[in-house]
Amino acid sequence: MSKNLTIVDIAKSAGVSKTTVSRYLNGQYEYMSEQTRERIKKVIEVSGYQPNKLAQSLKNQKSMLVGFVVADIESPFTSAAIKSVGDAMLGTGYNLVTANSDNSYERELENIQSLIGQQVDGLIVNTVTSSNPRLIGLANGGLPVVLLDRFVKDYNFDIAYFENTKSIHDAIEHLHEAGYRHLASFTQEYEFVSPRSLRRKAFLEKLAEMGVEHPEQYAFSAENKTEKIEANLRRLLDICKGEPPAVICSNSVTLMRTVKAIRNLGLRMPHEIGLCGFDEWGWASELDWASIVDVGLTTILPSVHELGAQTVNLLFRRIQQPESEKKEIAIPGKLIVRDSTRLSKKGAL
Amino acid sequence: MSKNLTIVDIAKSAGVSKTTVSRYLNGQYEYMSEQTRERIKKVIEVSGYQPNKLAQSLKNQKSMLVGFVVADIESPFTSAAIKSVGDAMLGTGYNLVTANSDNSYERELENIQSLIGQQVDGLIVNTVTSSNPRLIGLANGGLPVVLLDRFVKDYNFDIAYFENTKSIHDAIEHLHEAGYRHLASFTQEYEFVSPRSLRRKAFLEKLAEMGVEHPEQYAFSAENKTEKIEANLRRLLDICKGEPPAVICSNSVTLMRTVKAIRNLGLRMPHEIGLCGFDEWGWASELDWASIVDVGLTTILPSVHELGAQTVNLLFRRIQQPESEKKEIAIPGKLIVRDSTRLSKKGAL
DNA sequence: GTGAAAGCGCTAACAG
DNA sequence: CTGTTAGCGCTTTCAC
Repeated sequence: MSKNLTIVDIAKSAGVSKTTVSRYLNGQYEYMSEQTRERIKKVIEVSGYQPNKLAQSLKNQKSMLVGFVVADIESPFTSAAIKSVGDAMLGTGYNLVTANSDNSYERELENIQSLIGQQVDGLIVNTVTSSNPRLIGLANGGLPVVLLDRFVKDYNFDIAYFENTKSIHDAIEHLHEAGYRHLASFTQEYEFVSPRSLRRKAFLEKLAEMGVEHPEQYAFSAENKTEKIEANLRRLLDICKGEPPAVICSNSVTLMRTVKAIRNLGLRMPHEIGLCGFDEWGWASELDWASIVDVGLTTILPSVHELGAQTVNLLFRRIQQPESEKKEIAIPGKLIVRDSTRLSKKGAL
Repeated sequence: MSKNLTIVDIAKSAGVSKTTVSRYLNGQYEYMSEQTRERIKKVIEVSGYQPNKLAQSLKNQKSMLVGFVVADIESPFTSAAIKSVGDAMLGTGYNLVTANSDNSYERELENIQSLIGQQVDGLIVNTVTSSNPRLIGLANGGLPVVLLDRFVKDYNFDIAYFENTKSIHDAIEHLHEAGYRHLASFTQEYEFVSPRSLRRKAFLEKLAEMGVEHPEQYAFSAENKTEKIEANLRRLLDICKGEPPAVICSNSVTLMRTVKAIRNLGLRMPHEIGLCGFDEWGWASELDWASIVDVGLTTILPSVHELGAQTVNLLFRRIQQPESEKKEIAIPGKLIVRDSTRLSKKGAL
């Protein structure tokens, strides 16, 4: 078992002092002769020496580590977020340490604590709660912290998040242009401040703005049973009296269940009913999930890639300019029109 | 911006030497009076002091870090694996550092290098290649390394992997008992040594063992087009001359496409055709994907949770007993029978 | 151009 | 019971 090499071993082999080797490692070639440089290079190459980052970090008071606390590692959104944040950090010299809170506030706190112990230079948090005093304390103490698609009360954080309101408005406009005169929103049970409730709210507001009376009657809550969704659909069809309605689903799962309910009722898209929805996890598009559905589904696709990139931007900005103003960046969703809402040519773009 | 506290600050505040504080941190309470202990405790609590793990690790020559190099962070399998490995490590004192290779061998090497620099005490690798000399070198040099669901040539690693052969055999037996007389395998393009090729091979072997003539004619390659799969189905039906065949798909995507092809051809499950397949990503079961299919799908479900747990077991065993014999652990898949293969009562279990 | 020496925050002999 | 001291692997003044 070969003991790990240190800078001293390299220095000895190269016949120089460890100072010089350190300079070599940090690219300060001005401080040494061509030959010395070559000699060190050789020794490092043949030995496979790897500087000890622990020691470097300790000395430099910089770990070059960014902590990423995710609420739920199993959510497809999280996978995509980890990848996009990771990609955005490539080549920056920073490394990412990911910690999973498994939707537990307690574990989130432990994770944060542990990452602080690891001396991370910054923290990206997809927090499980809307009230996290510890996080506020850390940010106040000068630790660069950015929130990913979450909001917390009582403090002004750097935040990158998915825009919901405009996305819903876009969808509504598209459906209206396509010729649908009755729009409905199907939303799973929602907590306050969650994306779902924001989407529902945006729907109601836009409808009101368009002069629809009693918009609430078009905002259905879609529980976890297909039968329930079928009942909602029937109710909706009733209201429409023969005119085709269009449904906006507020997340992937609801979209999937609604597809099934539509088929169970023997309805045809887009002419008997229109359907679109948030494809938060990229299922419909990337995992080819839509292919088993009879028609292509119109979706609102949030760009997780963009979200990750902006999150990292915010963090680095905070690291470099600790005193700069806090910023919130909204990432717009992209409306991808497919056959499920192509009632008329006009709506097909 | 409050400067980070160190052990010296705590020592001063408590009026003791840093040795005593260090002892306190490491739970060596025998070495101090009740009062001293209480005093230190207070100071640490009110100050929110967190020991610097970098310094601890440097001193102890142990980072308490385990590196996990994953081939593709975006695969649902990977998410599940990260979670299960993470869960298995909870409370062990070790922390997990995950690095994504994004299916690139080059990035895998960089990741390994970086993790070594971070002085990880062990490595879990879901390698992108079947030939990784660097990994062999490290294991040879005494670094604890365990492979997760991968095999590499020319070296004997600790490995935890999904069992494929027996799973396929189980499925075949189930289908046979259910009354299907013609079994087929649909497999996406495969590389050598990959799970897919193992599954295909297991299928062929079992058929041969059962006395089927020309088993190759039942092993179809399922390319990425539904039309291609439809053609395969037609060919299969031809061979069967009126008797219902059953298809085993070697992964989630193929299963999904085959469902679509079956519907396009207007075939009914289970009586006109039987269908089952590997549900590697837990789609059919956990993400409720199967719910938009007309009948429940019989699946082979590998337990990722078990895989993670065994991987961590292997790693800790290697860390604690560096000289112990290398071990390979096979995690069996679980056959979950649903309606898509319930041709007869007998096959329904 | 090069190196000696101090020190990052912590632990562990060793000495009382 | 408590403290002094050396040193983990590295960077960085400062001196030659």
